[in-house]
Amino acid sequence: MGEAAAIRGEATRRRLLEAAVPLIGEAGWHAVTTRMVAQRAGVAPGVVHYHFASVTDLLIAASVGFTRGMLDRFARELAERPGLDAGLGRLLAEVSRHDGADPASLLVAETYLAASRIPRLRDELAELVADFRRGLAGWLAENGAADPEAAATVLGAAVDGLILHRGLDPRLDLAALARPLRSMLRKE
Amino acid sequence: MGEAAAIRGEATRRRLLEAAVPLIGEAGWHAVTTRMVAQRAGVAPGVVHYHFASVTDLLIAASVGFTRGMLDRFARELAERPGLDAGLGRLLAEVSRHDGADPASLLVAETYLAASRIPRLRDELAELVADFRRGLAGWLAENGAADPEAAATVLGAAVDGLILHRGLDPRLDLAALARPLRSMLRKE
DNA sequence: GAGCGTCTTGGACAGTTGCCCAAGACGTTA
DNA sequence: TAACGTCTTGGGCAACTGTCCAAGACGCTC
Repeated sequence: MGEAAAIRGEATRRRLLEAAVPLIGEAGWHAVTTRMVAQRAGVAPGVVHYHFASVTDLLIAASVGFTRGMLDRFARELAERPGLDAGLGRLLAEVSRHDGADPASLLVAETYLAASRIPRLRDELAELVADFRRGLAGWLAENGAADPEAAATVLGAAVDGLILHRGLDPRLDLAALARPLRSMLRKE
Repeated sequence: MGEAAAIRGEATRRRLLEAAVPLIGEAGWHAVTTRMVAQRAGVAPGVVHYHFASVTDLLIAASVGFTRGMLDRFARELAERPGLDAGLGRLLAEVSRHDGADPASLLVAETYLAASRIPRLRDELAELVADFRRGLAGWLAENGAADPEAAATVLGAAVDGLILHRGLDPRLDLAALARPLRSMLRKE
């Protein structure tokens, strides 16, 4: 019953999602158009509405999928780090990987904003972020940090904020931030 | 030579700017249209292009003006606070005033993103944020905080990040954050 | 009153958008 | 071979966009 076609269709769907991810960052959520995505994916314009009910649906699937992958990967790497200092270093390295103008940074920020206007997206994203914060708090607690819950909240927020600020001033000295952050985590 | 008309025109210009501010937050930077702004300002659609060269020009003027006012006001209030604890309290109070879904939060986030794509806006915004960070670092230094420069960077980023995160989870416990933040600022 | 400068009006224009759909392509099944 | 399921094509449509502009309104000067 056309099994090969189904497989090919699934590949097309995936290509649309992969094409949408950088476009969200480059052009902005509202500026991504069906024709834009289709062209970058190398397919006819009509394909988008065959695989997705609407452009918004495509953007939600693309942004949530990408964000989930990023957070999962990062949480996994953190779990492998034994000490607070090594973990903080990993955290800052992650921030320095994004200059606030790269597609990943922009996609995350665009997704936050879109979430404020699309309830379904907000719910999915909130769950993702809450999971990540829980994981971070658990890691902090295991490594003997003070106030792991609150510290995880500040850390998570600081990472997102730093990525935003780095877009305005790429010369921000991230290495210097390890000391105050470390200071926040130590017990009295 | 039509002085009354000039005054009235200036008032119209201001009304356009005031109408644009909440619209940027509500609809998103790219989704703000000339007709939308004109309608909310209570003027004919054509007026926008009489007072501004383009929609983008209007949005830049509106967002930069609003952001400058907000940062100035906050910096002034902070300067009046004598101690670290009182200042931190004021900082968290400012965050709690924004739930991440209010027009002000959204406008700031939208402006950050638009700045990544509009060089002129990025330059203006970068200057605003750098000024604010300098002021914050100065206040921290005066109040005997450790590592004032780096701490100001983390604090500024954390504020923006927290506002973003509060949009996803309004129940975030901000009061609990005072302790780790205070801990970050204390000298060894 | 006439003339002038400034601002305002409402519609025109070409371009772009999301979404839809008839027609066709292609492997699979009978 | 013929029929079928799935995916793909390319163009059509109404709605909306930024921008422009001729015409008019209003207060002011002479």
